[in-house]
Amino acid sequence: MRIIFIATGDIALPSFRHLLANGPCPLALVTQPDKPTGRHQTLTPPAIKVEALAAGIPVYQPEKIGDITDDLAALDPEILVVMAYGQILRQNILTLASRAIINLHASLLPKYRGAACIQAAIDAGDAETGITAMHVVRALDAGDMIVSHSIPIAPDETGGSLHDRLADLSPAVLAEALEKLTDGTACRVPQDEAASTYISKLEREHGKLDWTQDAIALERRIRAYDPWPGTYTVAIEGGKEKRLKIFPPATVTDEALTPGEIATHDGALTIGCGSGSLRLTTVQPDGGRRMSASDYLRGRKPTAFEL
RNA sequence: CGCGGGAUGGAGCAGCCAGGUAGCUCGUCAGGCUCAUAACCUGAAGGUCGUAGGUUCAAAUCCUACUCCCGCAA
Repeated sequence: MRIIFIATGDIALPSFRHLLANGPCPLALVTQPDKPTGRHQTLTPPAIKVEALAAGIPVYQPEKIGDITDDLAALDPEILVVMAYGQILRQNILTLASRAIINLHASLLPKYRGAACIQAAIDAGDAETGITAMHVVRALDAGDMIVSHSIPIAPDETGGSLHDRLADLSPAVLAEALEKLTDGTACRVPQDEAASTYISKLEREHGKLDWTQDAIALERRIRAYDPWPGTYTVAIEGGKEKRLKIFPPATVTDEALTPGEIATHDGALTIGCGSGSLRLTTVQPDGGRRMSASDYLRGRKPTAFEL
């Protein structure tokens, strides 16, 4: 089986390693160019590129994947496997492989097409999510499905923990999809367009908490958005506005507070929401490191959180 | 050299602008009160104020360089 692996995000690492260890060994890896990252804008390669090079797999990092269509075609691939690549694939790529181009997506399609599918499942309070393998078509994440595996979402699940669990689940889905494509037993299950939802890419700004929402929804969001994009509020300290990052876990309480109002008794930091209240455990003030809510209250005197 | 915030007993902070005895809220230890307590009272220990220079009679504070931490942006 001649496979080209197309991926950038770390969620694809276990699947890539699975192919390296158990075959079929990928002919090449296509991944995004090294990007400046971190506080000092250091040029950093995707982790999967490092592993590919260590394994002796050729790596392509085109600015636009269309630029290397001829190179990929020369490899005569039967199947393209795409996962968390980060570029839209044009028609000339979709028709490149002789047998199929498949995508591993971190949701139970047709729910949560798009980039922030992992966070969306927690944010919505779903009981389960999973990995879906499907054919790639022009419309984003809309192709016919081949196979999917699901896992339950834990009550204390965070975006980070779910990301890692889904990454570990992926190789089995990939293996099953490849097997079915190989022996011709792969079915094509069209997605129910009416039931489909689309989740756009998350930016840091989306993490600002709206205290007029229900405490239950906010608690889920704090978990869903950890570690990316993270959640924050603007604390009023001595008349000044200070950005305050908020980390899970947070506990829903029935303390009577108006939205944005803070209670700080007994070393606990409780914030009023649209319905119910949230007791915060871990925060990070502007310029400081992550600390417990009680430590935060020892030195700072927030009077309210901005709505 | 992308922009900005920060480093002060074990924790979180104030003091710096207008140099002149090291302060607050906790924690720790000892004692007291209490049927009892994470509650309350009294007392104690614990800091060469990130590092190295400079200015000054005198530097946590002003100047210079460096190290480390963090936020934004990517």
